[in-house]
Amino acid sequence: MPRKVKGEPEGAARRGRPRDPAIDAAIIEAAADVLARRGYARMTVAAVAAQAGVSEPTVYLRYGTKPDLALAAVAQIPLLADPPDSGDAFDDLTTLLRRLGAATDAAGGAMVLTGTVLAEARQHPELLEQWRTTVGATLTRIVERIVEQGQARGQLAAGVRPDLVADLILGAHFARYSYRGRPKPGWARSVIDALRPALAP
Amino acid sequence: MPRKVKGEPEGAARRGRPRDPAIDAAIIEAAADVLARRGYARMTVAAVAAQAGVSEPTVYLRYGTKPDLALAAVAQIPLLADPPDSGDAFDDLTTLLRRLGAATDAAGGAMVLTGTVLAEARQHPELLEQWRTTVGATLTRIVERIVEQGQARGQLAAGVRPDLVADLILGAHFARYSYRGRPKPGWARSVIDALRPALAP
Amino acid sequence: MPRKVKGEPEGAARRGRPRDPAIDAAIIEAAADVLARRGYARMTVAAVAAQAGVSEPTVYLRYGTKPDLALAAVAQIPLLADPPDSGDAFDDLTTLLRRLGAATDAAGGAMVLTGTVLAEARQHPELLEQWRTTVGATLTRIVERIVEQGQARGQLAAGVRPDLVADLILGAHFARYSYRGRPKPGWARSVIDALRPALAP
Amino acid sequence: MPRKVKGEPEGAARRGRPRDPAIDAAIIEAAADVLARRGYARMTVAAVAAQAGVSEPTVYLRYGTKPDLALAAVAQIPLLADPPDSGDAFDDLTTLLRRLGAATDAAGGAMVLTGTVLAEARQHPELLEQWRTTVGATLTRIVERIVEQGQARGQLAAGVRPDLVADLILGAHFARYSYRGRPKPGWARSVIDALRPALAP
DNA sequence: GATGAATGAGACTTCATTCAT
DNA sequence: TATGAATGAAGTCTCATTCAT
Repeated sequence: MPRKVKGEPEGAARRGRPRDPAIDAAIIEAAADVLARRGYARMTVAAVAAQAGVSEPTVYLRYGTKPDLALAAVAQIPLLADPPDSGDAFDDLTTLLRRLGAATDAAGGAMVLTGTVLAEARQHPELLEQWRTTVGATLTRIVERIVEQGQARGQLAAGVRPDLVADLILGAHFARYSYRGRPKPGWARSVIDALRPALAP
Repeated sequence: MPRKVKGEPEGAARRGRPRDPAIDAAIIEAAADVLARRGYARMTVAAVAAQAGVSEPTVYLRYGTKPDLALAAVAQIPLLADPPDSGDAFDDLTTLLRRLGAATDAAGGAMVLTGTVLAEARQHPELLEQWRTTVGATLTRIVERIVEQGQARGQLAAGVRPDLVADLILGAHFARYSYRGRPKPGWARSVIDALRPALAP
Repeated sequence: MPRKVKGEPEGAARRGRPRDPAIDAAIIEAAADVLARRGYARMTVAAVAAQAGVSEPTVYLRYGTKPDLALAAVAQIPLLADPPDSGDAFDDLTTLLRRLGAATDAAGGAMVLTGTVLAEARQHPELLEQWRTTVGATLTRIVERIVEQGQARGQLAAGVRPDLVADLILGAHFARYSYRGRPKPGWARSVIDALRPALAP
Repeated sequence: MPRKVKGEPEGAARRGRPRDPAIDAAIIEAAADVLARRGYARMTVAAVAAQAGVSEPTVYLRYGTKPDLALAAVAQIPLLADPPDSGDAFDDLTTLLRRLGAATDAAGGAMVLTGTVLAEARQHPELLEQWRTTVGATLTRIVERIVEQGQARGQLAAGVRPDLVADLILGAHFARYSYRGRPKPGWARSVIDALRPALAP
C-alpha cells in the first residue's frame, strides 16, 4: 500500500483508474474539520471517511496511517486568508488580535487545533512541526510584515524587532484564552494600546 | 479528590479500614504524570493504576470516572512554587519567562498539559475550567504581583495594567514555542527588553 | 468464614458480640426485594447491603456467597398470605387467579421472580428447588384445599384431581401473561367459567 | 437482524465485500443457543462470537448492541415447526403438551428462555415483546387452530373459546414444571382428560 | 461483629487497520 | 480504484469476594 501521497508519477501515463480529485479534496477537508472539532486522539478514520462520503479504505489508499492523514490535514488549514492592511500598523495589529479571537470561537475551533498539536507533541512530533511550518510561519509572517510596513511608514520605531512583536501579539490571545477565559470586547485594543510605548518611535 | 474529605473527627475513630494515604498520593501523582506525558485522551486508568502500584478498582473507588481523575490531577499540578522576587520587576519577569521555558522542557511537559486542556475543551470543558482556576489563576496572580510591587517601588509606570502584562508575558512563551519552536537562550531577556518602554515610568 | 446461617448453637452461650436480629431481617428483606426487582443476575450484593443499610461484609458474614443469599431470599417470599375462603369454590378460584395477576403487576413483580428461577435453572438449580418447595408448594396447596373443600361441599365433582386443577389454574395466568400479555378485566372469571363443566358434579 | 435486508437488487452487483451468509447464520444460531443455555444476563457477546467462530466486532457489525443481538436471537427461535394434526383434537392437544415438555428438557431449554424474557421484563421489555409476537403468537395460534378444527369436526363444543384453551393448555406445563417439577409420563394425557368435560360437546 | 478498602476477573464497546470482492 | 467485511488490541467500568482495622 502506498504510504505517501504521490505527486504525478514522472513521465509515465498512470495505469488503471485515475484517482478522483474531488475525493482527494473531500478527504482533506473532512480530516481538517474533524481534527479541529475533536482533536487528534478523538479523530477517527471512520468519521473522516463518513464526512467525506467515502469508505475507510479509500482514505487509507491515500494516507497509509492516521498520523499521515492528520499531518496532511494540518498542512491544509486555511488561516487569515487576507491579512489586515489598513495603512495603520496599530489598527492592523488590533484587527489581527480580534481575528484570532474569532477563529477561537468558530465551530472548528482554532484552540482545539493548537491544543491538539501541543498535546500530541510527544507521540507525534511531526504534527507540531507541520503546524509550525504552516500555521505558525504564516501568522508570524503576517505580524512581521505589519511591523515592517509600519516602520517603513514611520509609525513604528526602527529598533522594534518584528519577531518579538509576533511572539507578544500572537501569544497574548493564547494566554488570555487559556488562563483567563474568552476576552471581552475592547480587550484587543487595550493590549495594543498597552504595547504602544514599546512600538511607537 | 477523595470522596469524603474530613478534618480529623475529634474523638470518634473512623470505622472500617482506613484509606491508605500513600495510595491516595500515589494515584494523584501518577495521574498528573500520565496526563502530562500522554495527554487526556491517551491517559488510561490502567496506566495510572499501574504507575501508582494499585489495581484499577482502587482508582475508581476514589474517582468515579476518568474525567474525575483527570480533573483531580489538574488541580494538583505544582507550578512555580516560589515566585521570583529579586527586588527588580524586570528581572523577575525575565526569570518567570525562563521558568516557563524550563517547565515546557521538563519530562512531564507543561505544554502537553496546556495542549490537552485546550484540545479537550469541547468534550470536557471542566478540564479547561479547572486549569484556569488553578494554574491560570496562579500564574496570572504571580505576574500581577510582580507588576504591582514594581509599581510600588517606582520601577514600573503607575498606569500599567497588571492583567494585560500577564497576558503578554505568559503568552509570549506560548506563541514562541508553538509557532516558532523552543526559544534560544537570551530570548526571555529580549522580550522583556522589548516591553520595557511600555512598562517603565 | 461461616458459610451457613446457623440456628442457635446448641446449649453453649454464644461468645462475642451477638448478631443483631434486626440486621438479619433487613438483609433478607432487602435481598428479596432486589431479587424481585432485578432478577438474580442483576442482583448485586452491594445493592442488597445498601438497601439493608449495612456493609457488604456484614452480608457475607451471614451468607457466604451470592447464591446463598438469593436462596435465603427465595425461601422468604410471602405469597398469598390468606387464601380465599368464601364458601364457594368457583369464587375462590377466581379470586386466586385475580391475585396472581395483582402479584405480577406489583412493584417487585412475581413474574420477575418466576423468570429468574427458571432462567438460572442451569447455573443455580437450588434456586428453582427452593422456589418449588416454598412458593410452589404453597400455591399448589392452596388450590388443592379449595378443590377439596369444594368437593366436601358438593360444589365440585368427586373425581376431580386437585393437583391437575392446580396445574391448570396456576398456569393459566402464566401463559396468558408471558405469551399474550397482561390479561384484561374479566379474564379470570372467564377462565373459571370455561373450566366449570370439568369441575362441577 | 442484519442492518440492511434487501431482496436481490436485480441487476446491480452489490459493491464491496459481501457479507458472509454463513457467518450471519452462525452468529444468530450461536446467540440463540447461548441465550437458551445461560439466559440474557449471562450471555456475553464474546461467548456468542467464540461459538460462532468469529471475532466480536463481526458480531457488532451486525448487531450494534447486546440487546439487539438477543432480540434477533429470540425472533429466531424455532418452536413446534410442524403442529400436530392427527385428526383428533384431544390427541393433538396431548401431543402438544408432550412436546412442550420435550422442549423444556432439551439442551437449550425452553424454560430458560421463557424465564429470561420474564426476568428481564423490567430492563429489556423489548425481549418480552418479541417473545410474545414470535413464540407466544405461534404457540397460541397452534392451540387455537387445533380447537377450531376440532369444533369443525364436531369433536369440541362450539362454545369453547380457543384463546382460553390456549391459556389453560400452555400454562399447565408451565405451572407443573416451575411449581412442582418435571411432570411424569402420562401427565399430559391426564390433563387433557381432566379438561375433556369442558371441551367436548 | 461490623466496616470501608482493595482486588482479580471479566463485560461491553470502539478503533486502526487489513481482506476480499 | 473503491467498497463493505473482518479482526486484534485496547479502554472504561462493574462485581463478587477478601483484607485490615
